[in-house]
Amino acid sequence: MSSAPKTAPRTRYHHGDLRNALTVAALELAREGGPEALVLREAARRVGVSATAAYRHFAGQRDLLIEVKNLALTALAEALTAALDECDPDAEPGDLAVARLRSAAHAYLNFAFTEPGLFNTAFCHDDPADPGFSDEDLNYAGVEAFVVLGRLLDELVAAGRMSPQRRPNAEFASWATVHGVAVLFLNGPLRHLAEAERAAAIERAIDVHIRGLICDEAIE
Amino acid sequence: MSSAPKTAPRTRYHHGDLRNALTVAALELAREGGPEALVLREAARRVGVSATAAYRHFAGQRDLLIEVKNLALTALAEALTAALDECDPDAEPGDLAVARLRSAAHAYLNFAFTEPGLFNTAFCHDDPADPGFSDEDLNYAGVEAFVVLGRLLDELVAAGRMSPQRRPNAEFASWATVHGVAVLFLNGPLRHLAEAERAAAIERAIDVHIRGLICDEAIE
DNA sequence: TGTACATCAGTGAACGCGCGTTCACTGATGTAC
DNA sequence: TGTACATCAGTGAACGCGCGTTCACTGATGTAC
Repeated sequence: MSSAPKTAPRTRYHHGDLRNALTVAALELAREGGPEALVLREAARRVGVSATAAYRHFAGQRDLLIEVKNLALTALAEALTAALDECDPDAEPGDLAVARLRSAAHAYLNFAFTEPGLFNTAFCHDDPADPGFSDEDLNYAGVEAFVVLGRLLDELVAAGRMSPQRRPNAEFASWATVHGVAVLFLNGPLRHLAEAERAAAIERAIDVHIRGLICDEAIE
Repeated sequence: MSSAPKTAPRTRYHHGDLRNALTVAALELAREGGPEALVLREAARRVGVSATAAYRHFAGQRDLLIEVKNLALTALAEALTAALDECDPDAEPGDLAVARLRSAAHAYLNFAFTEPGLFNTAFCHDDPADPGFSDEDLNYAGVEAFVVLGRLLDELVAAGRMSPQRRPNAEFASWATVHGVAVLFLNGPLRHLAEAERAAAIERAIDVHIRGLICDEAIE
């Protein structure tokens, strides 16, 4: 993920570390204005280098976008895992599992609302109808947050709060709920709702969802 | 919503019904390629008219986009209400309410997957940081689907399947779930998932959600 | 019924925009001898 | 240690693109007299 100075800072190149500098500038652009704002020429401008120079390090704009997108996805995953550590580890295992899941949901939404540019970049389209990936992309690799979510649901089962036969595909349900809230309030028709109403809506959505995961009644 | 021939077909204008023709062409563009494909010049081209002519009927491209966006939202709402009529009205009221909610969820997703261009247009950004709407937009008017959803949840309460004190804000939870699934599978990282896996994920998500609405156990 | 005129839907050429990308180049660096 | 040379990071001008929009215009229509 970019040629960061891993061992010692380099000084032998003309710029020193252009690839990295461009990545950082592009990340900043994405943070400020989402994926549409990630303009190769502007990133070069900010670094103080000609636009052409970027082509020594990236195949093109798309390449740069993908790099930043991956960084944004990583940042999201990190925000999630960081939130998990804030739960009281001495709680009853079932309660802990639920608390961690709830905590992750809030972290996901918090990331979306405090870093809308990065969030939108993380989930933006690349490859519009571009074949060549299609097969490799099948495993949602890189979406580390998804893996984290899976583990949380496993914990829920292990702690006896979710019946094992309900475990399959549950991560899709969780992800959809939280992602839907984010998108609806960030870019969608609910984007102008007042802060308080939004908070209430979020709380309710998470509550309904967790209830749905845990509840084992026969319905309908 | 467009100057459609409501009483009699007009023949006295040069084109006859340009505004309508442009709207239809633009709608078709949106259907084919989403909001980015809604290009004013191309709509004019398809109608066989100069691009300038469009400015006799629309303030500009954004105006045309908003018109089409509203049509797409209406189409979505119609798909939802149409699906409701397919539920057996003689079922036990509680079962009926649940069946109608489930049916609406499927209709929402079906619309998203069969008309991705329209779906994305319905929920696309207009007014990027444009003040002037902000206050009027607070009521998610025009999003008729949201109103339909609210009624379905009321039915659930009326039929005794959802406790009244859980009713507030429940529509946000429902909408988020279904919208999240749509976005994740349509544009998001899950867009290349196989048909069967997608169907299973959808089923599971809806199931968890409805369970969460209905279930009245104490949790945590 | 016929003519003069105002109206206004539609024309076509042109503009500016900023992008991504290519081209032939320059000039600093590290290395072989 | 000194020189010749290959390497390759970075330059700056230029291209094509297609868009949204403006401009002064044209030409058909409906209406007043």
